[in-house]
Amino acid sequence: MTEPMMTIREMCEEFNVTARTLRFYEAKELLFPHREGQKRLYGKRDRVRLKLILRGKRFGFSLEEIRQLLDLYYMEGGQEIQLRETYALSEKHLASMQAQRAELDDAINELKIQMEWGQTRLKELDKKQGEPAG
Amino acid sequence: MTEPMMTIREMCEEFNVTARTLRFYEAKELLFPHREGQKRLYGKRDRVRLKLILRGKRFGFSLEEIRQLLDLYYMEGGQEIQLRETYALSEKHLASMQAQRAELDDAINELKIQMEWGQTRLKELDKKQGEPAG
DNA sequence: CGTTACGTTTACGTTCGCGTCAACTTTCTT
DNA sequence: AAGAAAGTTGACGCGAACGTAAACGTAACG
Repeated sequence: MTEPMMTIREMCEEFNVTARTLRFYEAKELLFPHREGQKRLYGKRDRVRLKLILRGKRFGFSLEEIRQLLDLYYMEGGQEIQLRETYALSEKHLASMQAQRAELDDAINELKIQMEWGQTRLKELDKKQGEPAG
Repeated sequence: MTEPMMTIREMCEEFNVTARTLRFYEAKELLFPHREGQKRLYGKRDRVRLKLILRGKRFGFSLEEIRQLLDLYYMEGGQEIQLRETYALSEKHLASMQAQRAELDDAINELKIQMEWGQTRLKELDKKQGEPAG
């Protein structure tokens, strides 16, 4: 059972990115598609990696940071030293995400408060709108 | 009681940004410091705005997106229409942040699982290390 | 056999978010 | 009066993350 491969276009549609982006990630060593002649063929490994790349981006990590972390998710025959380094890196990563989560919660709460304020003001405006001018 | 004003340097130290950054934000119309002759003087309004700008950045919003949202937090004599628009915008913003939070939770959990895996493997390596060679 | 679709490499262009001079004024200090 | 310190406005530079155009390969379709 050979694993299901995807062309570059199929990848673009599935993940909603451009071909340029995929080639760019490859140049930056975040993806390693197989080749059939010249053409790129993406397997499961690259789909998993791309998913993680896009997620990482949404959380504000740079491609270089992401590249280093990808190893943790796809360590096959990792050496001990590399394993330890990657583990340490991912601890920092985890701490960063947890901090981000806490801040995000704060921001969400503040925004909600502001929005209630705005809503109150809008209701007042509606009232005045209902009254006769004067 | 005149409000306490800060020079550009004081702002830089308090918020850990460079003067270039503050002038840049002003050029992009995110900050509006008063002037004493040529010199910029930052009041409470700008300190609040800067705090929000920096927070927004940490969550991956562009300066332009942040600029639009700042109005919600500092609507003084806002018109009704502008108020409604800003409110609508902030609803989207809120939804975006909540989605981000959900994703972040997922990512954190996945990372934890991966790290447990890594830890298990490290323990195995430690065991082998303790045994005699062979 | 042409052309249409899909892929490739190479290379220059662009936007964002500032960094980094340069040249100058204003103000404080000695 | 003569720096030094802190401020100002240009203007060019830079790395990240792609966009875009040129020129080409190849494979199938009608």
